[in-house]
Amino acid sequence: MPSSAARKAEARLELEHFLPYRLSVLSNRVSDAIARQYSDRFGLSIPEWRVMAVLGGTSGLSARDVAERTAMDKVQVSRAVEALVRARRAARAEDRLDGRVSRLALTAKGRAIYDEVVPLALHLEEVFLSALAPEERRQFDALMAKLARQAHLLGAG
Amino acid sequence: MPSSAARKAEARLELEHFLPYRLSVLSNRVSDAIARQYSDRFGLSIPEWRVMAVLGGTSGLSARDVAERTAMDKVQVSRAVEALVRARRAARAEDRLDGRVSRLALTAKGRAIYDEVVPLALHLEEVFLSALAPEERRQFDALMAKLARQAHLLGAG
DNA sequence: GGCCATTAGTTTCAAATGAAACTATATTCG
DNA sequence: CGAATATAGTTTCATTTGAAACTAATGGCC
Repeated sequence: MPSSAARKAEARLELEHFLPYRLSVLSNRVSDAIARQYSDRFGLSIPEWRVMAVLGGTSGLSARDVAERTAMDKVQVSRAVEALVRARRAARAEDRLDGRVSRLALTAKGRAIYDEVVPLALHLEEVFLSALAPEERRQFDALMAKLARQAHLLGAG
Repeated sequence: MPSSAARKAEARLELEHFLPYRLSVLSNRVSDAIARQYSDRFGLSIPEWRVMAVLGGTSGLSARDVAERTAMDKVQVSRAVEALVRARRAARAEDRLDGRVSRLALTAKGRAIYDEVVPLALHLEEVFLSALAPEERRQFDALMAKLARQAHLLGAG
C-alpha cells in the first residue's frame, strides 16, 4: 500500500503538463490570432465567420446543416445568420419542399469578404504550422485525428 | 500563372482540415468532458476549478500569480476567488508587506474537493490519451510544445 | 383526414463575460 | 516630503451566451 505521501504525489496535477489545459491555451491563442484578422477588418464575430466559412464552401445549406458542420448549436447559428443577413452578407431562400427550412448562401458581398478572409486564415495556419517540419506535420495531423475520434467517444460516454 | 479556377481551388478552406478549427473542437470536447465531472459533483465553474487547480499545487499565491499561471484575466480570477471564498473553499489572507495583495489558499474543505477532482481529471486525461501508443504520446507532447511556442510568438505579433 | 410526436428555427430570460472605470495601496522621482 | 505614476484587485455596465420555452411546419399512424 502506498504511503500517504506517495498517494499525494500521484494525485498531483500540474497545469502546465495537463493536456486538456495545454490544448485549451493553444486553441485559444490560435483562434484569437485569426479572429483578430477578420474582426478588425470586417467586423465579423467568430460565429459569423464560421457560418461564412461553411457557406463559402457549400451554398444552399440549411441552418441545421451549418450547425452540424461547424459544431455550433442552432441558437448560435440562428443569431449569426441573422447578423449576416442584416449586413447583406448572406441571404435566405425558402425551401420549396419544407416550409420550416431556409436555404442559406453568401451574397456577392459576402463572397467578396470570404475570398479575402480565406487566404488570411490559410496564411496564418501556415505560419503557425511552419514551426513543424513536413514529417512532423504529418504526424501531428494523424495524432489529432486519433484524438478527435477518442474525444468523440468520450463525449458520448 | 495559375488559372482563375486554380487560384480559387487554392483558396478553398475546408473546415474539417483546418487546424485551428480542429484544435478548437478537440479542446472543447475534452474540456467539456472534464468539466462535466466537477461541475456535476461539486458545482464548480471552469474558472473556479482552474483557480483551485493552481492553489492546490501552490498555496499563498496572489490573484495576479493565479492569473498568470492559468492564462485567465484578473477579472475572471477575482470573480472565481470571490465565489470560492463565499463557499469556504478558499481563503484570503492579507499580505504583510503589500496592502493591495491577498494571499490565497484552499481551505480544508477546498483541499478535500481538490483531492477528489484531481484523480478524476487525471483519469480522464489518461482515457483520452489511451488512444495513443506510448511513442505517439511522446511525439504529441513534443509537437504540442513546439506549437505552443509558435502560437506564443503569433500572439505577440 | 386528423391527432401526436418530431424537427427547423426563433425568442426570451437569466447567467457568464470582458472592457473600461474605479478604489486603494505602493513606488518613483523631483 | 509630496505629486505623479503604476499596480492589485473590484465594480459597473453593456454584450455575449445558453438553456428552455415557444412557433411553425412536417411526418407518421390510426
